[in-house]
Amino acid sequence: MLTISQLAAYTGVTVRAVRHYHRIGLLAEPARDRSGYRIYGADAVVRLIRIRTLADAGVPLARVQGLLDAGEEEFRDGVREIDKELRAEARRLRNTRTRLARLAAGDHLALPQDVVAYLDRLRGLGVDERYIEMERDAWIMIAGQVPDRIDAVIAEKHRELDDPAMVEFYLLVSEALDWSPDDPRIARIADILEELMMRALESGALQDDGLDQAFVDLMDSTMLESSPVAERLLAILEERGWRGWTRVERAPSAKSGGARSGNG
Amino acid sequence: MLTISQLAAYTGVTVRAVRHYHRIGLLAEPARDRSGYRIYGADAVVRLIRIRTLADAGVPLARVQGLLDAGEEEFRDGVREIDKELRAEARRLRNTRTRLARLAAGDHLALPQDVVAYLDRLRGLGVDERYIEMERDAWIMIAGQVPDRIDAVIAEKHRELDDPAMVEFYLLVSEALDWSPDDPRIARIADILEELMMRALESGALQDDGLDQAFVDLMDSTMLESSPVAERLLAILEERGWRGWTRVERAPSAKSGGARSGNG
DNA sequence: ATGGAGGGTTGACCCAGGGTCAAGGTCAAG
DNA sequence: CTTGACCTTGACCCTGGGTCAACCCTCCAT
Repeated sequence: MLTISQLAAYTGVTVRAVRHYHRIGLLAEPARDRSGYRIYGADAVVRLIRIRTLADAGVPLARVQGLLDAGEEEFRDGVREIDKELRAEARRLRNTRTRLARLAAGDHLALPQDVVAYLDRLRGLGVDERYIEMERDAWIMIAGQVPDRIDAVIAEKHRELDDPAMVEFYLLVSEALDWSPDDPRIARIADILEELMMRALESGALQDDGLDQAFVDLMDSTMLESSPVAERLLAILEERGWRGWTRVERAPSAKSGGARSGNG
Repeated sequence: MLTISQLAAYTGVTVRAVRHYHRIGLLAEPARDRSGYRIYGADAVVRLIRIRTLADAGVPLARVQGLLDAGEEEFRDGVREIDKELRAEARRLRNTRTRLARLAAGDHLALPQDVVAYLDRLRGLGVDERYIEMERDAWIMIAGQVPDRIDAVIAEKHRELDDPAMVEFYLLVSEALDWSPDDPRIARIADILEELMMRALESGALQDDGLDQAFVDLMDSTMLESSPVAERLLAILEERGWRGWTRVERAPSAKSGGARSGNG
């Protein structure tokens, strides 16, 4: 006959686990000796091995109880179902590994390789690292919002960067981080942006970015709060009849309505 | 700016989870509006997406914190390690699936196919179902104790069953379950057993069964308590100078010492 | 101004599957 | 007789939140 620790050793579980199984009624309480110690026989060993076999397969203890006390067919059905769950778990695991690999390759976290390449291109152009971080965070949000469309969006951004005016715009915005909000060069940025937007309007690009308005508002307010210069720039644009930043639109009062471009 | 439920909706987590992250310090508490509501910016969204990306990979939240606050290399190392763990998890999962398959094919639980075949063979010989259940439980224990050697042991058992004397022995033992402990036929069982053991001794089989003594004792005490007949049989054998059941030995006082056979 | 719906806030308890500690009884050996 | 190893029960702790309760805040319609 066995003490609890011997039983535990035989079956490869902890003493605590055995007592836990007693408490939840999974393993019957055995007889006690005159000093109150539990004394186990082979039946307990067998039951415990069965319990562990199922529990190691990830079956919750409550279900283990049901299975062990069930008949042959019910048991077989249960095992089939458990195996199906294990297969699903294996699929999930493969999936996770893929995501994790992409994550390790990305710009610190959770970005597709294309986006990382785009950020590197900005970096290569001499854009300020602080601005690149803002861009990166924005892309993380976009990736979270519309993961399926991000490839198309980033491809469009790459094309935009082929335009020298766009490059100049990025460099100016990046430099502007340290300007005073009164700096007259801010107007120059607004000039370039207006020209870029007019051109985008003509070409008909960016008709639908797939982002919802609340999301766009959030990005805009983040931009607005990033620096006094940004605030000033947006104010100038608003005076000229534009509205927004992430998704720029002609303000309703202006002549040509609904024109949209973007600075995601 | 976002309320907590908007933040949760953006990042695909529950409101409760967000608050949980605040409590464990994984996500910084944001500013509150004048009525005490939490107000979030894009920074929280980004942080939360990063958290979920790692957490979905099975990283414990405590470790997520460490990773997110770490530098590039440390982060990359961490991800590598996590991937290693995921691979190990996948291995474990395959292993479990194998065990589960064997379990479903086995005699209700956790027995290799060979053992099931052996039990079926006993059944075919007309051995009492109660005895077969005892055998099955014993095999479950053996499978738990020496899983790597069970194939060899069961093969030996199959060979033993080719001996008509062994078959007779099994049938008698099976019948004996209902006898009175005074039944004279019990001596007949002892006779057969003695002969079998002498033969096993000569052939030199079963020199080392790989079971430890405590385990053998447990099996013996189970046998002893199974019925008064078993008790009587063991007493007779003891009178004749044998000891044990699972691993039968010549008692020290007897002429030829150390002979061992078995009735696993 | 008032009532109700639908947000938000905190706090407390609950789950698996035990780990860990505490306070005390028991047992075998020296 | 003491010591150390074992046993007993009970209580609190962990992760990653779910669920419920009680109450506050805001907004909208009346």
